[in-house]
Amino acid sequence: MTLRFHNSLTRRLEPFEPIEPGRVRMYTCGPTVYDRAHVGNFRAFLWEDLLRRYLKWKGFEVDQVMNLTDVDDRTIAAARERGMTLAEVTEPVIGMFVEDWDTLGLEAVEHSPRATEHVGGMIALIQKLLDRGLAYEADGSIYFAIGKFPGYGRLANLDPAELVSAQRAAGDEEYDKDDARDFVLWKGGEREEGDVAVWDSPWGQGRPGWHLECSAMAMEYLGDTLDIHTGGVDNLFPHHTNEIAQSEGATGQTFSNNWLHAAHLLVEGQKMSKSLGNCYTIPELVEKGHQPSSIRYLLLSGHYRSQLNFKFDGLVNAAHAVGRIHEFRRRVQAVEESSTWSEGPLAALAKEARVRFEEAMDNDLNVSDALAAVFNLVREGNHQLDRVPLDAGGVDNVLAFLADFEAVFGVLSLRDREGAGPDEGLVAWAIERLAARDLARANRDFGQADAIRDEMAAKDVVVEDLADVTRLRLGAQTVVVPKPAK
RNA sequence: GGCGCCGUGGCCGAGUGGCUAGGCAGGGGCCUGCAAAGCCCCCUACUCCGGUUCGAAUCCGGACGGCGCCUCCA
Repeated sequence: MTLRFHNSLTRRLEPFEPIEPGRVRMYTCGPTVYDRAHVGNFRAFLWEDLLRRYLKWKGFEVDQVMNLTDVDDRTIAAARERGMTLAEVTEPVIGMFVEDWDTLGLEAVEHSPRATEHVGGMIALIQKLLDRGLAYEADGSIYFAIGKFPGYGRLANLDPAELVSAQRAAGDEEYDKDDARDFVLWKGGEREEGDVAVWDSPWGQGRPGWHLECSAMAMEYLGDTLDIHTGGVDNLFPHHTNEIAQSEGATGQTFSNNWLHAAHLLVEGQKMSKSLGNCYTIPELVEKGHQPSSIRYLLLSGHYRSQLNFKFDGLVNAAHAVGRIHEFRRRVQAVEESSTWSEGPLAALAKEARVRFEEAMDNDLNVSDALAAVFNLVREGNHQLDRVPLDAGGVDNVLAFLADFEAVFGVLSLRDREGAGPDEGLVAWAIERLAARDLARANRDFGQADAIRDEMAAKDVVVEDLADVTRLRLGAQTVVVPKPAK
């Protein structure tokens, strides 16, 4: 099967073919850095991370740009309210964004330009549009004349004629546009005292329009035509619609061959909103005791074009699901070192899993089916492992597949990280109690042994008696202790 | 009003004309001193009403219910 994505432009599944073989130019609408990003934002970023990881796994070189919108209405409003400069507002937020990005194990993208550092390119883009007669000046501002751009609204499947009434309903009489539907490229005109965002331009002082920022930065880094442009569904209109108008209007070339959009998140069945207080940030979720690996898994476990209902129960379930795969990998790794080998069916199972995984992901990133492939291998693999000895080739194949899974989903290494940084005191205490329990068990004083185990359980230490070792699980961390000689 | 999406077992969530999704939870069993982990078995669904078809969760029509976008929210 070939790699296929749902292209919002055609509203169909299409085979993916980059312009330059083997190299993908991808643009992602990044965060507006006026406030810390919430889980909903990260649903989109995580899916984009999955997409880039999968493309890389498929052998493509990925060149991804994700902008940081550090100048727009909201960042400016925040700066004004707090009496700060734009940078004083945005810099700390960018810091938090990077922190959360790392917490959830997202890969670094190749370029993450700030809008404020690319105003020159934006002005040049506006000039091109003016030269081509697609933009006009009115009262110090520059507007895009959508009436002169055939096909406006195609991406969002909107009829331009329908847009007028919506505009009037919004009662936007603020600017002196020729046509109410036109959107702003450069916000000029009269400046207020102490304005926080002002640049010089051939049309006087002002600042770039939001839509323009993405067009300019995308083309500056990736050229006139991108392979993939991603974002949330809410961006279909007006943001991406306007990006197309600006970019194609200026270059005469297709702006992006593929447009991929992620659906929004519901939280406990409800739309996220400030008034409901359900716009959770990543640190808030961690604060509530949820592991980053659980958050990452849950947010990735639903198809990107479907609304995902983010529930706290789901987070707990996700922790178990991740743990199941993680434990399986640990088990396979342990087996590799200690068994003698003969032919077994494990290799075939791993190969089957890989084929199904790839077919699923090729199909517009069908993560559910891909995960089913993983879990089937976990179950079948455990079944085989219950009856050692196994074939070494099989183990290698399983580990190779789990490495594939990890390269794409990135959830096992997060789990590893959570298990690091042992609480030495607790570990020492647990080992001491375990020794006491072993002694009680040797004396067949099971009442005492169980009492000690309960005592450990009270501190969230789970005891697992295996064949020749005892495993202590302290949260995400595991300690293996040899059993006393009999 | 315009454009579009969705309704699957206790919960989450794939599938898209006939053939096991998967995870989590629950019940029974194996293993264990007892557990835990793991395995086996069970619980086995497709909003409703028509239609097409040998056969529909899957296609068509309708109803009901939920949701998104329609100028700056991922």
